[in-house]
Amino acid sequence: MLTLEQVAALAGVSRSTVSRVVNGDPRVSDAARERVEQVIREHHYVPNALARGLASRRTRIIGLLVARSVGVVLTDPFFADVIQGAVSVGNDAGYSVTILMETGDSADIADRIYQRFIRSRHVDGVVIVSSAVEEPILDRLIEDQFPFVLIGRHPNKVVDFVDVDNRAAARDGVAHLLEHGYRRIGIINGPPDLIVAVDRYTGYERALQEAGYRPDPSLSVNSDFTRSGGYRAMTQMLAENANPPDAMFVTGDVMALGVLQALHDQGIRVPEDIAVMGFDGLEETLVSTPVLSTIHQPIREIGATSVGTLIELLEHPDRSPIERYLPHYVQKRRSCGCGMSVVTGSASLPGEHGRS
Amino acid sequence: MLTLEQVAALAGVSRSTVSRVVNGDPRVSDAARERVEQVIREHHYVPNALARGLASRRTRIIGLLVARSVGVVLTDPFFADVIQGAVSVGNDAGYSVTILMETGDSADIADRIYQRFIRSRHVDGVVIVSSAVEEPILDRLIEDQFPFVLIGRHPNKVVDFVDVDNRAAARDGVAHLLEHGYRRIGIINGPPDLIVAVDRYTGYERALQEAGYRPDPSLSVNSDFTRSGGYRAMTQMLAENANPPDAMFVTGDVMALGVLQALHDQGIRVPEDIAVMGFDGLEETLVSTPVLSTIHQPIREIGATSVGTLIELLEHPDRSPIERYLPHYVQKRRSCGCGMSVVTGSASLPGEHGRS
DNA sequence: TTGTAGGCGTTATCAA
DNA sequence: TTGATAACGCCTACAA
Repeated sequence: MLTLEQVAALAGVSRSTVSRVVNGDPRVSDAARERVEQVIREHHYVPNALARGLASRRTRIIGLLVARSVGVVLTDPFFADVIQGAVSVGNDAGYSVTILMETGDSADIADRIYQRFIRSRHVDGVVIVSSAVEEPILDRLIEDQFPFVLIGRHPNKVVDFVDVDNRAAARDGVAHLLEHGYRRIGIINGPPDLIVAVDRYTGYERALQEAGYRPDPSLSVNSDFTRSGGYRAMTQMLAENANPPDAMFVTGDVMALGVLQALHDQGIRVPEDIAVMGFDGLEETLVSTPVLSTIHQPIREIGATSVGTLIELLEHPDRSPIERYLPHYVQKRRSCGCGMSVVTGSASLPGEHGRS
Repeated sequence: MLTLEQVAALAGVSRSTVSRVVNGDPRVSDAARERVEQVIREHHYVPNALARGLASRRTRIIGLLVARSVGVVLTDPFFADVIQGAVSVGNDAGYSVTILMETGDSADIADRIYQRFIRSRHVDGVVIVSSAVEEPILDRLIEDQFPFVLIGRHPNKVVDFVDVDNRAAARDGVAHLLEHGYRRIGIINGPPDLIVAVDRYTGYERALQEAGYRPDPSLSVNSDFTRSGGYRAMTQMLAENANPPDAMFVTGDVMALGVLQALHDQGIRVPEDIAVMGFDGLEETLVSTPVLSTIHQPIREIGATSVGTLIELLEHPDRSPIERYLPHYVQKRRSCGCGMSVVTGSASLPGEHGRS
């Protein structure tokens, strides 16, 4: 394994010159550059990332931190999309993106990750996905002045974040259900300690209030954003309610698919008996039965933008926090009661079949 | 951000002593150790990973390399399980495990990963998942003497690997279909350049031959291990075959779920009209309709064992290659024609509902 | 345009 | 048991 020093010797120049060539510094003569590049090519020289990082005080690695168990993260298509957007933008800017993973219970996880990757300076900055209102790691990051960007706004800290306006989005979705004439609209939401869950509930509440209704607590359940969680929540709500809802707002598409399944298993027709509105705009909702109406958010772009924002932050450390809101829209399909099965606007139908 | 040097100053000892404390070297007096630990705790000192790596020539990071697009990897439950096993064992041994991700077309990907992570010494070793027969990266790893472990045997290189005996497993599964009396048994397989696909085909062929039959080429299709791929492959086989199969061997459970869907959409009953045998033993097959019979392989253990093997290799660089085969078994459920819907043996049914 | 020299924060090798 | 003192491989002024 060659070192920069050896390359310099072989090319008959100094270390600095090789370093300049490697880093694209223009202050090198064509002749010298050529000789160095020649040697690099011949010997497959690749600079040692650790030495580089130690000297330059940056690793060009960005961490993606999801304070959930590895299993959940890796299977949920939402995270898959976020990650893809993140990796793509990172790579283009010369950064590697790595998922910060640890095993153990979730309280521990954040702690261990903090030690292992952040304080040890393994990554230059982190993108934090789906944080809770009380996220102890945030305070530490701020205290250590460690660069980070949140996916999802924070209610009471001034930090960089990328998000959709979850309150407005939820309000729009529920308003659409109201336009259809539904009046008993239930909600199946994520864990109540997550900011997105709070925001989406607020939007739901607001839409109802604007129409002169008020939420019925017996039609409100918190779940966990998983398919099985949605299934259980819906089943439970039906079992415990003599007076069932005529429409459901489900704050995540994966959960919504579980809800559709639960309704199907109970012999309840969608949308005739109960309408359903999801949230996310995942591709797999196009092949559900019936096709799921949902509030679309640009997930890949969220991942991409968050990394983009972090890179800006890394390269201009003392600029003030940026808040970016990305657009959402209601995808009116079958499950809300709309007649059409074709999507308006952006969503395309790739060669995807066979989902239930 | 404290350095080791500053800790030494605060504790009134030399850098070496601090280093020893940090690394658990016993050759430190209790008094000194105590003082140092005190300072470390008070100031939240964490050693700099880069400096450490540079000096010790190891990062304690293990890379997980899947030569596929990020999207596929992150959504497929097979990889999710492998990764979980890998992270768990790695963490326990003091290693971090990171997924090596790059965007771009797959030929490029391996190349870029090689530069960015391996030659630059960002990781101590790699686990390679699902490699093709022709995997140029293998030759380079061997040439560079870079430590790696394969998940899946290699037909003509002597390397460390962890695998199940895919030929025997496939043979066992198809033999079971034959026991049911099926005679026209088709196969939907993965990409033909993957070693696992070749091996599973061999097993399929062998079972038929042992029973005195020979494979019908019109009942053999290569697909891509995805659900939609399975759906398309099954649909196509039915369309192009006047004489349909009475059973299908599908070499991946995710594909098999697509196959079930395709059969359902065609109004074909499983197992009455066509039986189906999958491969993998994924949890989601427990909630398919009908419950999928499948050849179970211990996926998490495969991930775990591969990292374990790699760590051994890292710590004993010149031991000779180890080949580990993990056990498989046929999970006889409904879709192969077995009457029972309960699994024999290991598979448990966690609180999982609502899958279709 | 090029080279020199110091430093990045550890580990590792010797002496003491 | 402890402490100097080199590495480790690169970057970055600064000087030439």
